[in-house]
Amino acid sequence: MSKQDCCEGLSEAPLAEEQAAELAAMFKALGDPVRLRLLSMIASQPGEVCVCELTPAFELSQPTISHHLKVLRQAGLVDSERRGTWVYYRLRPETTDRLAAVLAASGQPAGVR
Amino acid sequence: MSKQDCCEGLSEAPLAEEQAAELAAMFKALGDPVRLRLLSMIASQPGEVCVCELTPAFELSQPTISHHLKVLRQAGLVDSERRGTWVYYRLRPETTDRLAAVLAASGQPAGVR
DNA sequence: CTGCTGTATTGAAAACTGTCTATTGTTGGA
DNA sequence: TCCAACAATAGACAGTTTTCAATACAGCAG
Repeated sequence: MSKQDCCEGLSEAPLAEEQAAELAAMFKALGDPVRLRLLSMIASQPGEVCVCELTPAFELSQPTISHHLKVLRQAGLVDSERRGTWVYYRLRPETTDRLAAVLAASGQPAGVR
Repeated sequence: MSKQDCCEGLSEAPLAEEQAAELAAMFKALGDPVRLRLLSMIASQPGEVCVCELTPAFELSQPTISHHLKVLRQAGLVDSERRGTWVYYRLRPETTDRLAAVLAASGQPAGVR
């Protein structure tokens, strides 16, 4: 059990520098409207979503979408798999759940949990 | 009741462009290690935290900390109040809660809620 | 009023980001 | 084998972000 998985929640204690850097990298990936929409499109699908379905949903070039998907992948928010010609993306709920947990706890005064 | 307060959860439906922009701005504010640590320091305090307590916790100049606090404030994540010489920051749990809700729902396949 | 302390703003430099075009890599079919 | 379609990478450029030093603003104590 790593330290990161333990003491979640903004209100428990000030984040250590290392944890803050790790979490900030994930939040940063969410900090772009295009990426957030991509993620929501992926998350709102039961299973996976084909890139070929994501790209035409934006008025952006194919490489730009590919770039944003890479950022989401590197942040651990999604996974991708190639099947034949197409590449499919799926959500990694562990990651979004962890971020949600960090934020959800932050409203509680310490000790209420 | 505004539309934003309603349909939260990444998995319910693809985010509208407008909502995505609004949420992304908040996540973006969290997407910096310094700001995340500042927020956690503020959130982990029962009430408010004096800037004079935050600034010396970092090896950064006073204007830099002031700038980051401004970003957090403009994102709606914290509030500030001046009392005498000092300025105090406090968390706005509505905001962190809303972001947590967006992320928390994203793991569930649509219809499970 | 004057000076001191704490906080915010301004302006500038370096680093990073989002986007594009052009190209490359991958896969399946003719 | 060659071609067409889908996706990723490379390189370039404009715009943004992070940081600092310098300065301004606000409140309190003499």
